[in-house]
Amino acid sequence: MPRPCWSSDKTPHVDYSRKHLIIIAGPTAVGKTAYAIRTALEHRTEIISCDSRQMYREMRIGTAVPSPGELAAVPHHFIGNLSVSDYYNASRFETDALQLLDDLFTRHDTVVMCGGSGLYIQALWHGMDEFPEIDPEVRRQVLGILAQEGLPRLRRELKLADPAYYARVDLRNTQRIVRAVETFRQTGRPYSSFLTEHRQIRPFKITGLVLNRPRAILYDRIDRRVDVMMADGLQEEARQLYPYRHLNALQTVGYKELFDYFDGKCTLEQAVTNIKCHTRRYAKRQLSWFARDPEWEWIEME
RNA sequence: GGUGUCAUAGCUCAGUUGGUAGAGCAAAGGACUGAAAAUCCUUGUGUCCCCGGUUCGAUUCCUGGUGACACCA
Repeated sequence: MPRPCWSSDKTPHVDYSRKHLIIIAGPTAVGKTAYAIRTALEHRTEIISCDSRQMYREMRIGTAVPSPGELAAVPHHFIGNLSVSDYYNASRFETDALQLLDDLFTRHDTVVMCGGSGLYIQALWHGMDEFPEIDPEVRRQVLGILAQEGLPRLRRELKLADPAYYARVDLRNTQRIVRAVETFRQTGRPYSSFLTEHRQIRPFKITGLVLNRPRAILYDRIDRRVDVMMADGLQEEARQLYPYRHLNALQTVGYKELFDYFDGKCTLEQAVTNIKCHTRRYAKRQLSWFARDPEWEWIEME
């Protein structure tokens, strides 16, 4: 599996010691887009989005993609570059973003990255370990066992296959158990044996900024933004995506709740309330993620 | 206007045969290596509507009030 390598002969003659990536992160609705555009204009540079949902071109309103004016002011990358039916993940983002940076740094000394997907940012900043591709058939088998025999059965298998990971994984987190078991079945190697805990050192300087606001103000901005999304036609956007609701891309706040409404599980008003509530919880999870790592510089806004 | 039912956590409600209470959701905190706007974990929260009465003790029983709902006029 080829991964970008900074010393490869592909790399153009770029002096990376002068290159600087400014990452603008923070919870949803905090005001990252405007801040990033200001920063990019100052440096006459471009913006790489690191938002796992703004990449899907069919999901514009519900993911609060930058406005046409904002997109025109500064070149943006990784916005609307995928379809909801495309498979994508954090590792691919690492590859794609590094490749793009390679190109952008031939024209700019500073590049801005902006978004709230913590795992994607981590992948770019520190790299992800190499894992094998999982054969879809293997995943199907494991999910079949889960459905028929339940999580305890997978836990037992993991305990035998990978006691080290068993000891530290959250045993109630189905996704993690499934992933570890399918990795073992695919390779015959314990999942934990792929984890090096080695942090990649990028050849360019990275500055990470977390934008934050007082909680009450952030929540108020979230509520207001959801109302704006509804006024802008989020319901119609969601209705068009309803046939694709099983896809990973649609496991997204703002769409899931409207699908419940379409299914008759709640009123429209209730769905909107749920979107606001779930967006707040998402923002809180983002804050937990960034707070974990001391390398971030926090910027408190009003 | 009359009769009945109800009033308990921010919300929806359970419960206490009389010994001052608990679920879900919200909220707060946390975890996170190819699903990450995903997935998962932890933790509170109280004039039990108000004034009296009975009682060693009332959120619980009783009188009255207030409010909501339903039915009858």
